[in-house]
Amino acid sequence: MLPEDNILFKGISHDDCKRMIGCFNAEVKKYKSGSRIADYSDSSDRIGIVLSGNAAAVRYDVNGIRTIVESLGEQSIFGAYFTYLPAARNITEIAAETDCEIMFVKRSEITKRCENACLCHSRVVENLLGLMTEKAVALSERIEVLIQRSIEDKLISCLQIIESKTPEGKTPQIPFSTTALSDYLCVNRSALQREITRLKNKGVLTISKRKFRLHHPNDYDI
Amino acid sequence: MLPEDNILFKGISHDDCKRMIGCFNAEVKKYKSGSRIADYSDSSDRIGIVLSGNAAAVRYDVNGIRTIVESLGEQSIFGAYFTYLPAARNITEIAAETDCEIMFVKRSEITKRCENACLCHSRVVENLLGLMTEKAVALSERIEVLIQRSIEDKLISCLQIIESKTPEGKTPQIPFSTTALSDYLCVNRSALQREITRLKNKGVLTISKRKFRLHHPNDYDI
DNA sequence: AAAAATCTGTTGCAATTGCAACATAGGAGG
DNA sequence: CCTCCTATGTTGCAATTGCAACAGATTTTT
Repeated sequence: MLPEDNILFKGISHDDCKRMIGCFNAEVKKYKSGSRIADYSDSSDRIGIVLSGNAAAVRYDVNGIRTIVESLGEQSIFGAYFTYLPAARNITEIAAETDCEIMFVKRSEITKRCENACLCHSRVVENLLGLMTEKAVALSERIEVLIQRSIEDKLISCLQIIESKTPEGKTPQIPFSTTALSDYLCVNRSALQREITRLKNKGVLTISKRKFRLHHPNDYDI
Repeated sequence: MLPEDNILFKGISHDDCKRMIGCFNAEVKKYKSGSRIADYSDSSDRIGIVLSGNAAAVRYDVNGIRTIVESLGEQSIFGAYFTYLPAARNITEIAAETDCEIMFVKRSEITKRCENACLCHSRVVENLLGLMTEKAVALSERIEVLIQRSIEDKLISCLQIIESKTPEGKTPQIPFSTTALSDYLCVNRSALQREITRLKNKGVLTISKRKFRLHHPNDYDI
């Protein structure tokens, strides 16, 4: 993907884009699935934007237990500057879940009033505002899942969010393996498995591979 | 607080502010401690900014269990548009924890290209970008606490974040009662109490009222 | 095609957490 | 000053979750 097709430069002409990419010192890098995109050793104001592929903010605790802190799909942004994890900095890293293209820009480059006074500068700031809004939405969804008190509620809440984002007619699909899902829900894998089996037996849930369907017995309650 | 002293209008002259407040249809409202500022029945793109006081996004589940979804201090922003809680909309509300002043603006009013072509328009967008960044930081901190697997880890992680934001020389202070803290950590109150007592006995933690101090036995490990 | 690695699904047992009940302390308001 | 209401602190018991171990399935590598 060309950087000028990127959401950050949406609504800006091709020529202006080229000029701005220079002005911003933006760079695009490719990463193989499984490789490390960034760790939090640099506390710069560098922003990463996922142009293609999937990445995740991941961390292992002292017992080797993995936590998927944040799942980063296309157009997700990340950076130490606005994902301030005081004690956690040094142990959290951004890893490529699939092959990825990432664009890096310094936030200060975008916010600054450049001497070239790019006319489209403010458009970029607006685009970044849009990305930040989506970031906040994603983080809020993450919180929505994590505040649930039981594994069952975490799981259902997570599946409902996925369901609500699935286009009409398509079957909702979990973007993780069950093992990864447990790292995302921050619960033990076998305990999660137990709940999934229980919900299947209760008839609330159908799962085959990663595709699923939630049956809402309360639909007629209203 | 005058709306023109507000962070959203930072760096903009007094006269321009007045003009923009009209242009944006911004309004400031006051709320008594304990009153409801908003619920998610309106799904408009209205943004609320806390000018003074403290508020919180709060919710009760079917069993009457309270969860503090998000704590909103001064300069925090909130809104249905970027706190998208699919199933949760109808049960989450914004409540005033202390007396509050809240400014409301529609996001589209800020993003739109107004006919008056306010010169300082782009400055407001940049300010909003700053607020959104802080929002993302706050949400990430919230996640940092919630991804911890045990009550002990949730508590310590929360206290460390508070500690890291406490000015040098001052004693760190929990912004909640213990009961409210348990609603924030999403754990049972007496279980939390048990952990606090345990940590006090272990000598890791000193608490008197809301002031606390964490003792780090591992400081010399490095 | 075989071997290795990883994921899924299950289960018994242990540890943690939730819950209810109670006693005490502290604060707000009459 | 007394009363009411809410927060704190404690505990025994119940429920949930974590953990380890294992068997089978699936995927990846050689």
